[in-house]
Amino acid sequence: MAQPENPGPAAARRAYHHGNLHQALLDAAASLVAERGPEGFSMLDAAKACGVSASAPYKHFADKAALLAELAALGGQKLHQRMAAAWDSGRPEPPKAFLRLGHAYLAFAREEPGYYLALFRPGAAPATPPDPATSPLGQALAAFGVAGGAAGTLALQIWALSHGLASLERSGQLPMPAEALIDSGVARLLRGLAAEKS
Amino acid sequence: MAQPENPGPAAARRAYHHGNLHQALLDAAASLVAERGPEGFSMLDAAKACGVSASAPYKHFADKAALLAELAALGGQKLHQRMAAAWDSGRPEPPKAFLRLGHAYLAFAREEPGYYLALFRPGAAPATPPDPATSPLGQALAAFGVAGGAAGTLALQIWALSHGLASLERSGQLPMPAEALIDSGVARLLRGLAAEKS
DNA sequence: TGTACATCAGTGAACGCGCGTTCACTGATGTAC
DNA sequence: TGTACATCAGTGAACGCGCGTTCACTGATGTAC
Repeated sequence: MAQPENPGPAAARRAYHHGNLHQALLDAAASLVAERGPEGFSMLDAAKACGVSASAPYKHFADKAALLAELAALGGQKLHQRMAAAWDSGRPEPPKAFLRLGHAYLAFAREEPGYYLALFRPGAAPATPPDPATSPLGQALAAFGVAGGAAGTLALQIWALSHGLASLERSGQLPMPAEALIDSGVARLLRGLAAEKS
Repeated sequence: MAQPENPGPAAARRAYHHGNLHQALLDAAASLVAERGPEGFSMLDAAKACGVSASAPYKHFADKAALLAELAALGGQKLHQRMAAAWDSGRPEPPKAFLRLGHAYLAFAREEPGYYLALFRPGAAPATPPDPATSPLGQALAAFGVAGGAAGTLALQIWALSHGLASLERSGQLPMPAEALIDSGVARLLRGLAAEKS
């Protein structure tokens, strides 16, 4: 209860200086994008949601495009983190971990729709295409002994399948849980590849 | 060159009455959506593109949402037509026709991006989910002897794969042609399913 | 410990713009006689 | 064939609104002395 570092209730302290408006604006943008789509949110709305004047955001972002770009970049990081955590170096066994990968993708789209939509918004910067070598998916395929050209095409097919399922689920076009479809889809792709080789 | 039915050059005839403004607005909307995204076009732009005043569109569409909704509905029809033509009752042989199905989906997204984007725009009406029995994809799977639950899941997986590939291609994230990926992806899914059964 | 000052995150008024939509209107078209 | 009239697809001026952004400003914070 000493004065330094904590000169009163946070609320009072934030009466003027918000404290972390930069992050608060990103959070607000994410939830507004989730509600109304990437083009359906405005700087004013974001500012209002943070309890701040309309011009305050410009102390933190050059313009609206800069805010959306940072939202997308953050979305890329969050997705990568989820994927890496899901793969978890293939523990306890690669097959189990592989299934978690797909679920992580779906969970990201579901639980952080604002970041997800910002990341894949039409017209967004192409985002750095994930490096197959360091991406969790690339590592997972390596752990399965899939290498060379097949690894590349399979990784893209799994990515497209996940992305397509997340997208169709978002628009309410899936008559069954996406999890089941991604599990069996990935299994079929892997088994199909194995059948090719023999 | 008789007068009736053709009372002069079309240009002169359209000096005042446009003739087919309804369709012209849809075409204009499609190309504007293709350029700037589903939210990036305005009624004014569409009217301008048709050489018509800002208020003219309201003689043909109740409001902007109605125009976009009709664009999406038309997109659904166009996609269905392309798919049906690609399948062509499985001629000359089902495997060849099956590959054409995937290509048709990609071609639609590529050649009619306005309709494609309107159809899958976030927030668009869910669109009537395609009836598996009458959809070209459903017929194709039936021709392959895939029936029951497997047909349902496989159809959704192929759809998601196609949709994901089209989507990733649109955002420039595919390092190789989508056609190759969909061909081998569908083949792997089919072969993987076959391996399940045995 | 106390004071002076630089810094900088906020305010709030104001701007110009483009958009969706309306409204009373007008000119062209097609039909009934 | 010619004329009168109903219909209706267009015009163009106007509206209210919300948005992105700017600007001069002000109040809080933290640091140097």
